[in-house]
Amino acid sequence: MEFVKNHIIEILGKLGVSKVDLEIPPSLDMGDYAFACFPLAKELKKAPNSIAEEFSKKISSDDIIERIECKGAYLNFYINRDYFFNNFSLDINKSQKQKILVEYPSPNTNKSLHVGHVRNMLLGNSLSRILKAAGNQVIKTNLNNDRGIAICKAMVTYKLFGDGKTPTSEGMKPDKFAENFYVLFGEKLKEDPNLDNLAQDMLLKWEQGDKETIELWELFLGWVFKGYEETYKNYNFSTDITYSESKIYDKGKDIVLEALDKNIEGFDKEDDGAVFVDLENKKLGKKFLLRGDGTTLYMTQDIYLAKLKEEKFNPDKLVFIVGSEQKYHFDVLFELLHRLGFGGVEKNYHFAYGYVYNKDGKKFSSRTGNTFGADELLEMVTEKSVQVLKEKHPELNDDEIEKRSRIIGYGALVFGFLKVNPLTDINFDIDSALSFEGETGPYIQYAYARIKSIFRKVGIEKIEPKSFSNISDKEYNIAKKISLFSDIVNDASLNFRPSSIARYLIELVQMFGSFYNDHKIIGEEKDIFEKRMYLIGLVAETIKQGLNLLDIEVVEEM
RNA sequence: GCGCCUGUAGCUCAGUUAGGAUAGAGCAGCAGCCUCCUAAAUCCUUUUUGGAGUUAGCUGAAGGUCGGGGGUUCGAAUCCUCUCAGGCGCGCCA
Repeated sequence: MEFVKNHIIEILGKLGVSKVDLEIPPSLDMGDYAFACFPLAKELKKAPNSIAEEFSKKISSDDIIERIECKGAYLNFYINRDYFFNNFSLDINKSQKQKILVEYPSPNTNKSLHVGHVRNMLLGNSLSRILKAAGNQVIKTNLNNDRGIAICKAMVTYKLFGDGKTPTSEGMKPDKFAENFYVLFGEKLKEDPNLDNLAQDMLLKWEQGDKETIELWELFLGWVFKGYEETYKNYNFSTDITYSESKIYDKGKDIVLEALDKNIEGFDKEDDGAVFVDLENKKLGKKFLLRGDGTTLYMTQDIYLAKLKEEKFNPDKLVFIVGSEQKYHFDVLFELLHRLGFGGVEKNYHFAYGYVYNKDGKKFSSRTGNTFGADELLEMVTEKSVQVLKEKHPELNDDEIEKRSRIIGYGALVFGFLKVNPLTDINFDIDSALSFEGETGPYIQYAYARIKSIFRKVGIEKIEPKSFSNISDKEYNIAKKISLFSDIVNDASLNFRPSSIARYLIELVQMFGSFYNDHKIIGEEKDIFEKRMYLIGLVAETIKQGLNLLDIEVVEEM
């Protein structure tokens, strides 16, 4: 409704108001748009209330603005409802045209994916869809942290206690099998502190390219990735390009040395040759990039990776979906990239999300095996919806039950994670994740199914009513809410906020629920019937599109 | 110690980037309604204006020092400042 806004701004402009901030009033009886006269008081040397009153008398209604009222110091504008409906569109404005790289979930490949990765993947999936919906080109990247001391710990334990077992011989999902040896390391370490040294030795051998060690490593990674493949599929995750730390961890030295050579701000070295950057003027301290022996550090490989991406994709924006505990790392990285000429905070964005704690606010620990696995979690929500469905529809066959429960269970899980602000720490409570009541995925899906049920009943697919006169406030409010969808998607894209889509859907469905409760549709006279069918059709379509942006499907019947 | 994040109803959260009209939802609990579209799931009883009872939906009532103090402003949950509480980070680790 951009045009309506401009129209009002024009009207007020004619009265000599140069800066117009229009607001949307808290309730419909205060109109569709409002203008607060407080700021004019000083300039006009009059009380805000009398300014509003004066203005309301000077403005006359037209085709677009049905009437103007003043309430206190506010001027309230009421849109002509026929005009509104005739200029109504569901289409999402696709004016954002950036090329955006989104990096996630970048796991440490010594264990299976757990509840923290779930939050990461769901945020990434949804964000990618939202960015695309707003018109951007999205390229998904993933960085496997596939080397280092953690995976060596798992390998050491396997070598000592594995007895040549394999996932197949044990009948286990391979990433779980690998993870068990990582967990076992922690247990065995208590008995034998020397294991730490063995792990360090193995890391050294790995770096030296020792054949036996590399073979074991490849075997381990094979198991882990095989397991991930299934989890990724279940969580609808895919990537366009995968990077591996093992291939880049020792790269980036040249970039650092060149920067040192060029005397780029802050770059310096110690007596032993170690290179660091002084970021004290940005309150980021002193960061080392090369050790005295010339070997690289973690930050250095990230700089190298940024260069790789720049050369391959030339992106407008890079988004890193990584837990908020790594904020300092990214603050430093982006400042370094800025100094090195790859673009700083204006180009790079750390999409930080909060920690997932257990119900009592304590940390989950994969080291001790005390956590929810991603696979297990999905199984639980699916099982729950199977139970509910079987109870409600004993007549359905197993295939249909399974098909629906996957969608409904997944919807419950995804919506539960996405409805909250990403930065908020979550105390993960399996019971509320399994809940289907209130602000949940199934609640939204249920509204969709009810609408579809009405369409099935009347046997019509689409209706275009002739007029929109005499619709109720509840109906008009819903239509207005739907007209905001495009703006919501664009905001969610610009602010990287999937949660605002989820919140929007909750509000829309609440409005629909209230409408559904006290408006009859079937059996009403043709005129009203058509208008209402049209309206609920739009609601259903908006729900479908909105859920799709969260990577949740709808079902026609529940 | 320094830096960042969080603090809103008993619980979980929205609203803070861009200050506006009585601070909004959900859950739990209370009183009702309703039953994926126009009629009441299901069970019991059956000479019925009977009883029990389910709830992915709805309505209402109730629930608040927006952590606290101070400031800016016509106006502050929102901005500034001080402060309290909780979390995270601060390695020539990754």
